[in-house]
Amino acid sequence: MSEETKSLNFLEHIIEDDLNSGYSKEDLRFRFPPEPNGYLHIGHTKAIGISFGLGEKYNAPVNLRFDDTNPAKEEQEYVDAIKRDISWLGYQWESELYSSDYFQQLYDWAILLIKKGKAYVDSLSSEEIAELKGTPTQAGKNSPYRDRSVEENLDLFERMKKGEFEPGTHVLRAKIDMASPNMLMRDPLMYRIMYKSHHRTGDDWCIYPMYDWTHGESDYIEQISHSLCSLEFKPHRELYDWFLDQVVEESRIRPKQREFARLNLSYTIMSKRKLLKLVDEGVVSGWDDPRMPTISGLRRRGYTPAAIRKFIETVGVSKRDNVIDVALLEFCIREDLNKTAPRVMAVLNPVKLVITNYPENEEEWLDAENNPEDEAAGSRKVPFSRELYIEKEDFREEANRKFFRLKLGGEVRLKNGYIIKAESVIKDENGEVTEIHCTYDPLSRSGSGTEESMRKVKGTLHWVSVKHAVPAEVRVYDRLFSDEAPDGHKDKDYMEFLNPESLTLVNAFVEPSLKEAKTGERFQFQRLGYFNVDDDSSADKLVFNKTVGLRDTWAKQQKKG
RNA sequence: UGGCCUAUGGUGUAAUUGGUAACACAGCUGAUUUUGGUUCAGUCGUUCAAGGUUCGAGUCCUUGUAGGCCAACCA
Repeated sequence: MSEETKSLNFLEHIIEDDLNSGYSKEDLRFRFPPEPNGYLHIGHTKAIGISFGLGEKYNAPVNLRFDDTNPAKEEQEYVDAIKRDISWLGYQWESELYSSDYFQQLYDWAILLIKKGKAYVDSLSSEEIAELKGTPTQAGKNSPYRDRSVEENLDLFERMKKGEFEPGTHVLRAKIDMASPNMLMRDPLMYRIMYKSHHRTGDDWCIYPMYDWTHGESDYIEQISHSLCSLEFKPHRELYDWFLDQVVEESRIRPKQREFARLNLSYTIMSKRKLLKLVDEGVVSGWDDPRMPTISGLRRRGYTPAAIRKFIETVGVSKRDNVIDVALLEFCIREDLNKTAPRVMAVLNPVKLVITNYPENEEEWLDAENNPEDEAAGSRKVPFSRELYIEKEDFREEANRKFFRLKLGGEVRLKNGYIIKAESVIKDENGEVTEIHCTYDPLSRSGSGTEESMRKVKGTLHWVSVKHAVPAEVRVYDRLFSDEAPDGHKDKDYMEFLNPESLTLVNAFVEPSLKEAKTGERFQFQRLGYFNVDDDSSADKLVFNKTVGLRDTWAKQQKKG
């Protein structure tokens, strides 16, 4: 194996530079810090892939740290889902940690800051604080409480902790610079009063630390070397460093925050809030609806961890805003499934085909290759008989030479079976074809070795024997939004772009071997696409999800007309 | 009336750090094919603009332009 020397992304350059300037490889340590307030989506996968990927590359530990400083939004359900998803992607964290583990340490440090005159209790209302904060173009003004004595601050802060005050009456703020061009440096809040029971600490605390105060110090406690986050945190870096300055010791690792551009995918949205709305309003069946860009949605849809990881690797890392073409994601799953998914036959939109010269009660079991890409996959038997289902779209009474499928007087091969010739049709009162009558060449059976079996005919159709067909529900998905950038319009809400045809229920017929298919198993329905067995599937009712269609150059040609 | 960040084919990413733009996806053409799949061969197309430094600039400098982020007791 010739290992290609892959070029480094800018984060790897930063790490390499650190390593070259004396940083020890043993000191490398990363973290993934989700807030347990929703499910992970494909965008998070990028962040996961970056930090865990770096961990794998440098053989460095990666902590899973739940950033749980806001009990108003966070729940155990989300913690469990996040762990499940990361594990499913195939990543292993060094330690499962929680910001809430550090509440006491954070509190102690806060007192230290007060004593150093770097923090004070403000007793303004939130509106007044916002008012005095100024705007990006206008400096803020000092709070009248800014110069309280250390003693008074200590006393007030302790009483905040004891629960003597109502929410909103007091907050602890860092004393930095109300005139800073960086709004985040204008005396940011460190603590607020909140009487909410926390999913881990219960009712131990009634003051909770804010993100900025918590995050960097948590990184420091865990001795994270590189704290990687998305671009919108860039302005926070100055504050991150300021907070660190208050507590770092020379001898310990000082974490550095670096920012990368988050992932955007065409035809979808990536905001947890907006995804939650789809769930709450019943637009989708849940966080794991196969149309959702969540990891659990993609999993249920039939995506593999390998495909998702390949996708993340392929999109790369940089600092520019980007929109990845969803076609790349689809390419990645096809590439994986092409090599691994067993081929089977299923007819989604059936029309009956009768082979008039095939004996009435005969049936034969034909050999069918399970995967032409993988010889080890072996073969199976599929039943053939006089009456079959084929796809409606595979037949036309008349068609030009470009139509490789079945037409009256034309020949086609039935996959793994015989060459047939269409002779006539039966129609209903509306003129719809209800039955196609054809004849077959008994000597043309696939693999029989006869001269007739070697004959080349232009088209090959998939089919299912009527008598042996197993009914199944197939859920055919299309993109959830019809617009390339659903939340990229200033004048229109993303909900306006919902695709009414994102889910189509189809009553299909599948070959009998599928009767034993287990939940989660993935198949290629030949000539149609990749499908997997849905969680809703049961012994008496098979349910499949369409993961993704095959590349379809025929459809493209037709569109061009 | 501010601060910060980013500009490379349609999309995304790279370029030995100043040495003559490449890889993937998408598109297109053809070959192979018992999946209009796969595979194979080929093809299209790129450095935001204007100046400057230099033998030489995607890379450095200046000035513009465009886009993004920042005013939650959210993370």
